[in-house]
Amino acid sequence: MKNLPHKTIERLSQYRRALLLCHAQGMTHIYSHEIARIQHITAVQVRRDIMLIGYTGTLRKGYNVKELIELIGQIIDSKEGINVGVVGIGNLGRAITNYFSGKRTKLEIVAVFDVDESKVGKKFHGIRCHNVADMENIIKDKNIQIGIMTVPGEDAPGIAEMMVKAGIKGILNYTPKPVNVPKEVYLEEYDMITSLEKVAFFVKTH
Amino acid sequence: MKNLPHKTIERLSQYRRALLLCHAQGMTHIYSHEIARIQHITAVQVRRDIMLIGYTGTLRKGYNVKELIELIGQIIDSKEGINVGVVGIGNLGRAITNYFSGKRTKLEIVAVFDVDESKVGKKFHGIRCHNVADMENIIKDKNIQIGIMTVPGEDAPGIAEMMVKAGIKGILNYTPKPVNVPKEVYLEEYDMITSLEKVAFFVKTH
DNA sequence: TTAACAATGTGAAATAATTAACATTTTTCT
DNA sequence: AGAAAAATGTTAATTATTTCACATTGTTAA
Repeated sequence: MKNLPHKTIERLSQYRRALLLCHAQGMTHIYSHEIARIQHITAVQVRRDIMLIGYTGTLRKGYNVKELIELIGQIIDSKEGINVGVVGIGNLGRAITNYFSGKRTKLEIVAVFDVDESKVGKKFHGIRCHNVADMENIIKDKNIQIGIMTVPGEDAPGIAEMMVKAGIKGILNYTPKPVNVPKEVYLEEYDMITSLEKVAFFVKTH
Repeated sequence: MKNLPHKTIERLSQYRRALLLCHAQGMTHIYSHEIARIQHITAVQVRRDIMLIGYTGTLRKGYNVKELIELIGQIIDSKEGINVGVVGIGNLGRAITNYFSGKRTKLEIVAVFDVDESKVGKKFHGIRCHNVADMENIIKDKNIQIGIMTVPGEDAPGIAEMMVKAGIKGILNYTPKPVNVPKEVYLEEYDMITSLEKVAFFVKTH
C-alpha cells in the first residue's frame, strides 16, 4: 500500500474527517457522491481513491462508514502511534496544540518548546513547554518523530537543524522560511501568505 | 496572463518571498538554480515558471532580483489592492493577523470579527474587532473581498454563508469543516490535520 | 582567437492526476 | 418476470505538471 499518490493520501485524511462526523451523526452508510459533495470533488475521484486502498462498497448502499474509517486508519495511521513536538508556542503553536490535542489517537503532541523563559515550565493545553535548548534530548527521550515548526522565520533553519540532529523523521514547517533537511527526513512546508496570495490572484482574475 | 497553472501561481508567490529576502540582503541577481535550492525544486521548473510569465534573464548573470519581484507583483497582485477580513480572532486568527500585517502592500487586513463580546471593540495588532453579527455591513462598507475563516468548525458553514451573502469574492477556510459556496466565489481550504497526517504517513512508510 | 564552460529558454517526452465511459449489479417498480 | 434506475468498480482517455534534452549564447581562460 506504499504507492498511493500523494493527493490520494491527503484526500483519505479528509474523507476520514468527514466520515467521523457522519459516524457521530449515526450514519452507517454513505455514497461516493455524498463524500464528493462534502469535499467539493467528483464522485469518480472518491471511488477511485477508495478502490486504490482496496475497499469495496455495497452496490446501492454505498460504503460502510465505520469500516471505511477503520481502513483509512490502517492505511494512514501508524500502528504504534507517533509522537509529535511543537516548536514555538506563540499564537500559531497554541492554535495547533489546542486543535490537535485528543483529535487523533495515533498522533499525539507530547511536548512543546520555546525559547521564551517565561513560557518554559508552563503547560499548554496540558502539555509541558520545554526550553528549545533541551530539545535534542527530549526528542530522543520521548521518541518524538515529527516536529511542527511555528517559530519566527529567522529561527527556522536553526531549529530544523537541531531537530534533524536529534533524529526527527518528519518536519511540518509553518514558518515563512524554507529549510533544508537531508532527504531521509520528510519535509512538508506550508505558508499562509502563499495561500492568501493565490486566493487574491484568482479573485482578481475572476 | 490568465492561464497560468495553479501550481505556478503558488510558486511565484514563494519565489517572491525568497526574492524579497535576497533583495534585502543586497543581491541584485540570482540564478534559477539558487531559487530552486531555496524552494527544494528543480532549476528547470523555476526557469519554466519564469518563462511562463514572460520574463527573461541574463545569460551568465541570471535574473535581476528587483525586476523579477516587480513582475511577479504585476502578475499576482491586484493593482488597487484587496481588503481582507479575518473571522474568528482566537489563536489562529491572531497568528494570521499578526503575521500578515504590513507584509504585503496589496493585501490588507482591514477588519477582524468574533462572536465573543469581550473581544468586540478591542484592537488586534491595530485592527478593530467587530461583532460577527455586523459582518455583512462591514464587508460591504470596507469593500472586503477576501475572508479568512478561523472559527471553530461547527460555525464555519454559517460564517461562509454570511460572507457569500455580503458579496465576498474569495474565502480561505482554515477550519476543519469544508464549506459550500457558489462557484463564483473562489474557495481555498486548508486543514492542518491533513498535513500532519500526510507527514505521518510518509514518515511511516520511510 | 578559440575552446571550454555555465547559464538561460524551450520543444518534446515522461509522469502524475483527473475525468470519461461504461460494464456490472442490486433494488425497485410495473 | 422483466425493465428501469442507481449505485459501484475499473479501463481508457484526457489533462496537468514536471522533467529531459539540447540549442543558444555570453564569459572566461588558455
